[in-house]
Amino acid sequence: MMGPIRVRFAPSPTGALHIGGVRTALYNYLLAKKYQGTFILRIEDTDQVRYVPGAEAYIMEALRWCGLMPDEGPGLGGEFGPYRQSERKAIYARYAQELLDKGQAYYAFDTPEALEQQREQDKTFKYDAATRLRLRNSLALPEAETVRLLAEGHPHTIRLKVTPGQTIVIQDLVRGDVRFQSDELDDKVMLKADGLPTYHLANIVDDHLMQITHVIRGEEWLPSTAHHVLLYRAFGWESEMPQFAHLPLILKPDGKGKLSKRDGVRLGIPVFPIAWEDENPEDSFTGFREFGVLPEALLNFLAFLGWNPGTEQEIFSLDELTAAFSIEKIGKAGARFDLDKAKWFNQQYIQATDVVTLARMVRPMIEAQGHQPADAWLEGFCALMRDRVTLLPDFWEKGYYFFEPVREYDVKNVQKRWKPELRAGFEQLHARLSDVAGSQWQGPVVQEVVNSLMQAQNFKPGEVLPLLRIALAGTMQGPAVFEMMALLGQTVCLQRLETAIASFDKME
RNA sequence: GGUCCGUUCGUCUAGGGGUUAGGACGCAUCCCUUUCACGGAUGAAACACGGGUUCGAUUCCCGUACGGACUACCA
Repeated sequence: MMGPIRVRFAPSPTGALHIGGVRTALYNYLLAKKYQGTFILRIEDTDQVRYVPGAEAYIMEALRWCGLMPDEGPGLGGEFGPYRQSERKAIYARYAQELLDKGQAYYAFDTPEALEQQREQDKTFKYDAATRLRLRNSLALPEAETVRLLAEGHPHTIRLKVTPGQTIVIQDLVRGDVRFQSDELDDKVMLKADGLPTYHLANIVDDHLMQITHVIRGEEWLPSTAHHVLLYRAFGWESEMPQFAHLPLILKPDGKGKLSKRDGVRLGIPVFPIAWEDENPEDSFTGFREFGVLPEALLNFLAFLGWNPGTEQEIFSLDELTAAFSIEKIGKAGARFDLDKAKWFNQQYIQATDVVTLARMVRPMIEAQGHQPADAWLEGFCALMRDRVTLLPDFWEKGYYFFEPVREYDVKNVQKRWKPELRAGFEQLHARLSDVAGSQWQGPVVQEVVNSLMQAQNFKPGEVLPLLRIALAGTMQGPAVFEMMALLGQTVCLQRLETAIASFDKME
């Protein structure tokens, strides 16, 4: 169909990258990988005011964590650099000059304040063919005046001269043909007074120079795409213009509108891939990583927000996503962010992860609690807990009692079940379990001891086992009792039995 | 306000002129399980509305409503 595919993910380093951005990166990545193309990271740092130190590093780290490594980008090399727009200032100046030379742009000397005033007077004010002649620019001013203002170094911008009467048709891969009339378009600023380009100029110049074939970005860019087409036209690049695909937005879980960082704190849910630490705690946010979500699960979840393969398969590895991905299958309507679904994906991924890997992921959390379990033991723990967790921190939260004493008993259940006559039975049980040789302490052995005792004493499993479970874990929930006992070990089980018998009596 | 985009169960979605409108999350019930989960089964749950076009529209067209994005010397 065309040359090798080259796509770019072009965030601006104004803070943490939220999951909408991650999904955009993902779709770009998928298209590139599917066709053995190139995935480029370009940092759009042309706004010096909004620039946030550390944001670029954050973006790299987030992409790395997600497994979406760019092939070209800042610090990664590539033949089309530099990949940071602030380092390409001279390039944009040159192209802005070209626009000027071609009569496609003009100098504008209006101050931001003057324009502000215009907008206040007239809400619908637009800097365009209808208004430009009464404003301060090289089209309205006598030539000598323009020359003078320039020579004296008056601050000025360069604006695109939009000619009315043109029809712009964007053949969007997601939305089909979208038409705009140039009469509706304003004369966008191309080069700001500080000499840096606006998004519009930088974007078009870079996409052209970097030989981008597909622009996959959020729907918020659709309206300005008309300007972008005009720019390609002005430069004479229209025939090699990239194809556009505008993605549906990711919406707030509740209410309306697109998902924002504030929704995260407001609803107590992560909206960033990894945590963002700001000096101001108000502007610090957790991430999916810290929440205990596996990157593969996040990606799988995100991929399905606005796209699906048309089959009933839902669990896809990154490679499978790559194989199945196609732009035609991207939906048009906004997709609401649903944390429950994200959790479900995570649970599926945890269940599918082998215990050795799981143990590696869980270990730091356990060590943070001050415990240093042996590998094999921790793997055993993971095996018992794997089907009972949805997020990584659940391993500790739901299974802490494997590492340290029971914090509290399920009193209600003890009161309901504990009977004086059980006391002797439990003491017997303690004795019998003490008799088991340490080397014999295994699930089936323990089970046999308990069962035979229950038979001899005429206790029903239903009266004994729940209490045994509470004695050992404090709760009615958890892995099979005998497997639990095997992992806990004889000493711990005997100790907990003793303390439990004593406490249960008091709860009666 | 203007321009542009969108609208299938609560949510993510499949489908597409004639279907019992399919799946997934969540929810409910049941089975499995001497717990909890996992797993399995079942159930409730949707084509925004009004006009066309058509033998027949959820599907095509036009309106309406609703929602959204954009409307900066921000991206």
